[in-house]
Amino acid sequence: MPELPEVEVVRAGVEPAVTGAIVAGVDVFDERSLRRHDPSTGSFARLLEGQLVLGAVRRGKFLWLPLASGRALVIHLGMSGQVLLRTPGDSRSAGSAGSTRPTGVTADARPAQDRLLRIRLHLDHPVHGELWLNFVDQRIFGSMAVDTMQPTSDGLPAGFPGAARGDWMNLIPSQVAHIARDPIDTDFSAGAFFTALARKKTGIKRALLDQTLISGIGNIYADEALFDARIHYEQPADSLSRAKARTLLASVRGILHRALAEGGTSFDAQYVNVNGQSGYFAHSLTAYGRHGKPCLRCGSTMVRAQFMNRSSHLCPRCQRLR
DNA sequence: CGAAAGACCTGAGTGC
DNA sequence: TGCACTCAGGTCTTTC
Repeated sequence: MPELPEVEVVRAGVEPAVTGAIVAGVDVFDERSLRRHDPSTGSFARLLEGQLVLGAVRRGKFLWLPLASGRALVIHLGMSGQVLLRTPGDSRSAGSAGSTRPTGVTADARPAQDRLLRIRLHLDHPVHGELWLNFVDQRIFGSMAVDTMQPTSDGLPAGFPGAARGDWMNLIPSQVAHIARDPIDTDFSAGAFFTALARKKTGIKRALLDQTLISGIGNIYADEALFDARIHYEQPADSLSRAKARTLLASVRGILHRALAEGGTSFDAQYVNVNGQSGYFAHSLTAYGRHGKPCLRCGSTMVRAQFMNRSSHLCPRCQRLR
């Protein structure tokens, strides 16, 4: 379940391979992965073919590749999306259409990525040569789309652009414009976030998951941050003192930075393999999935509660509703 | 208008 | 072996 750290690993991984590359071709194997693409603006493939890729930018869980046309390829991984860079013909290259397969090997014996490959971009890079950018997604909550760009509302850089620089930095894809800055964005406004919290009567976890208030946080890191800050997930957002809100934001940032430091090691220059599941479980989690186990702080038995059709993990002693 | 609920999705895992 | 069922949850849409 890719959240901000996992998406940043993807961004950092694809950046050197896509920046300066030309999109030589596009294969759409499953139209459902284009749910966020507005066909009235043109065909997804035609808007990409021949385009020069200028960089790789991320805000929260949204990732986009600015194009020379002034548009951008927007990528969201959803629940199960992966972006995999491959060299054409590589035996590890999942999903090569019509690939030769030893007789007797059934379709079901293919790697899962083969069956779940939804979109492929053929890239031609001046240094790295021909590359495949494979979009693999089991649950199809993720998507790709070519979107128009608009100036950011605050006139500041739209997201984290890595090393590349250009006029596109202060432009944001239209479908991402409503997403708040994430807490590791240098232009993130803590004051605006606290003010927004003070106006919300809803539970603090729901507020943390509201991407229009603060972006990049999903169910896992929300549970981790609330555990770290010793706040009950149903604590009304407007009931938090300013000091408690500061503590929570510090917890969020600490956890995201720690996860980033761990996830960043999996990148291989030649072979970007971003596996959301394994990368995610590699993190040292203190709350998520630990129901039934002792709290690492006080030893009480951690519990799991139903929340918004998903789970919340907490220590009933450390995280009391006040 | 804000808040909550529902829809979208499929593979892995489980119980019978 | 196979079938029905449950679970995972990010974001957009619909409803209250």
